Amino acid sequence: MKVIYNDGSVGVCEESEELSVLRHSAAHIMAEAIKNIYPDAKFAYGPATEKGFYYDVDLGERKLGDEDLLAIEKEMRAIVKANKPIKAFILPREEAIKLMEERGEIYKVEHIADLDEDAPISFYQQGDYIDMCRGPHITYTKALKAFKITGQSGAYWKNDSNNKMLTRINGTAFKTQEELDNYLTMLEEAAKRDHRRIGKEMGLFMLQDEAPGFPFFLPKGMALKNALIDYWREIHTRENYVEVATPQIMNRKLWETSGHWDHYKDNMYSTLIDEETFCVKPMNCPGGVLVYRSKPHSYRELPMRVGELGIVHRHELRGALHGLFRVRCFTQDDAHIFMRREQIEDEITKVVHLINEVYTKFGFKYFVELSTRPENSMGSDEDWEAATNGLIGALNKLGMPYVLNEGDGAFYGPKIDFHLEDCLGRTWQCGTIQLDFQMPLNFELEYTDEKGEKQRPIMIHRVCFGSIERFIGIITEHFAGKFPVWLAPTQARVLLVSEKSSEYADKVYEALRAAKVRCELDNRNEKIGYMIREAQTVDRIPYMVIIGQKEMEDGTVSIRSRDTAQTETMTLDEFLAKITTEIKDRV
RNA sequence: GCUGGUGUGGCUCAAUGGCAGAGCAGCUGAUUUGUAAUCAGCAGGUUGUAGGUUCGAAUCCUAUCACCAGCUCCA
Repeated sequence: MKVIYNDGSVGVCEESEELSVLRHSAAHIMAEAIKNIYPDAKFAYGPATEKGFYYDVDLGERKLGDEDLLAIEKEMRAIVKANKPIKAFILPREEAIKLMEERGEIYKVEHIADLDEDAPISFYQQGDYIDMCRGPHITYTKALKAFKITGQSGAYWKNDSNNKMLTRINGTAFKTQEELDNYLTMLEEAAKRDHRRIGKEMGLFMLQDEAPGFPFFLPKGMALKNALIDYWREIHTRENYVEVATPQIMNRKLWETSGHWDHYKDNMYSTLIDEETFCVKPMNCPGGVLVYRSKPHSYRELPMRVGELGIVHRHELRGALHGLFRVRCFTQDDAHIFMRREQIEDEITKVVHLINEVYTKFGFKYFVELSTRPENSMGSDEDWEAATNGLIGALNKLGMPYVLNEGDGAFYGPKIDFHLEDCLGRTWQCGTIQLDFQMPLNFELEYTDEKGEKQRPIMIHRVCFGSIERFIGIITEHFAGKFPVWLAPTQARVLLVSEKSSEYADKVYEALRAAKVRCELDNRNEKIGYMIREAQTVDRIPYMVIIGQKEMEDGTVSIRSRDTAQTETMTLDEFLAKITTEIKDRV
């Protein structure tokens, strides 16, 4: 794609940069359109983003409605159609400031002040519209072929909540109309899969005004949650984890020792008990540490893998709450591993394997990020080196590519984050593996080594699902509510064609119950098509077991599959064997 | 917490200052049904909450709560 650089030269950009150049140019064209309609608009930042582009604009007291956004989009189309050439030029700092001041672009002037003294200040111009910008950009406005304004929101100048709130106008652009259409279709599909909507339809969970951010799990959602937990317990037991449960509420002194009180007290719920402050736990680690510290340990016990499905409470800002994705109470599938320094690599490898197994089970792709020592960190150089090398060593040995976030680790240790990708290509940070030297030090954790000397263990904090509630939200959208049999809240529903075969339907239903299949019986006086429709589209039940005269006479069952809409007739025993095997194997 | 928007029966929505309504779900009855909606009837709402304006408020105003889109935040 042909682009113009800020020195005015024209070249061809890398293919990987085409989309962001296009979107950046779209932001400029949108700015021109806004300026044409609202001449007093002042522009702040207008970058390309992962999903499109936006421009933050100061429109004074003016508020935009949908029709205003449509008008801006229409004006953009006119600018594109006019096929204006895009030019670039560089000005000395003083002249740059003068130009922006003349045009009333106070935010751009402020931006210049933030730039290095000797930084070249470049401008792009199409028609009368001039924007301060590093570029590059497309060379003619007509190169922008497929774009759409997607909405507006508020955003602070420089993302600082102390600053003025500007109007952020969002849009997206693609190289072709087809790609844009696909993207918009994906958004519609995502809206259809919204876990809040599906959760309501399927009766999984609810949120009430009486408890904002604290979800209620309904019987169907609880069945799903328990299926996840059963799976989690099974693989963790296999991997030699033990499980504990630590108290919900513990004395403030504990949180002072752990450092949470200092760092996190605004987000912690607390209460007075016998005139002392107690806090509801926002994390499980201090409890886990007390379990470890409750008795002396030998090196022979290490590594000690201690799991906890810990319910934690965090006071999130109400504006941040969002279905099951952002709640104030959730269950972490936590575990703390206490170990010697030389065991780091081996343990990390095991945890990565485990997390890989879990994500693969759900059909998620994922990528990992490694975050290393930040500036204000604690711990010795040797510890950090051993820990970071342990993480890198494990990732390399696994042949796992990773994104390096230099200096982005926690102050107490480096970490690996897992970002999983759902079937719509959206990514979610779920699993993390964090190494921690701080907590063993704060709580003076020890073990006795083979020479009889006291040593300090290193601790791993790790989660696979992250928050079980959030993970349920993610898989609800990933599967669009059509959970695999082992997870489905209702695995089979017996549908009765007519009362005449009622007894046989009861028998089939009881046989399913006896086989521990989560099942229901629909013996309402309704047409079979009606019952199928409900089982298929509302409750998303994987197997519909249709029972009528024919099945009763032949001693068979007709199984309609949710996913193929095909019907297969078999004996009851055959179906029982099929469904129980699928449940057991979690396919 | 910030900006903007929304709040009407279990659900989805209508009524824009003048009698609160529909569809679905529910209940009752008829129908006994064969693979994505059988028919009829009945019942269900002090319009999120608290104030205010008005002869009259779901509708206008104020406050508050919740939710939605985003921002900020997520140690």
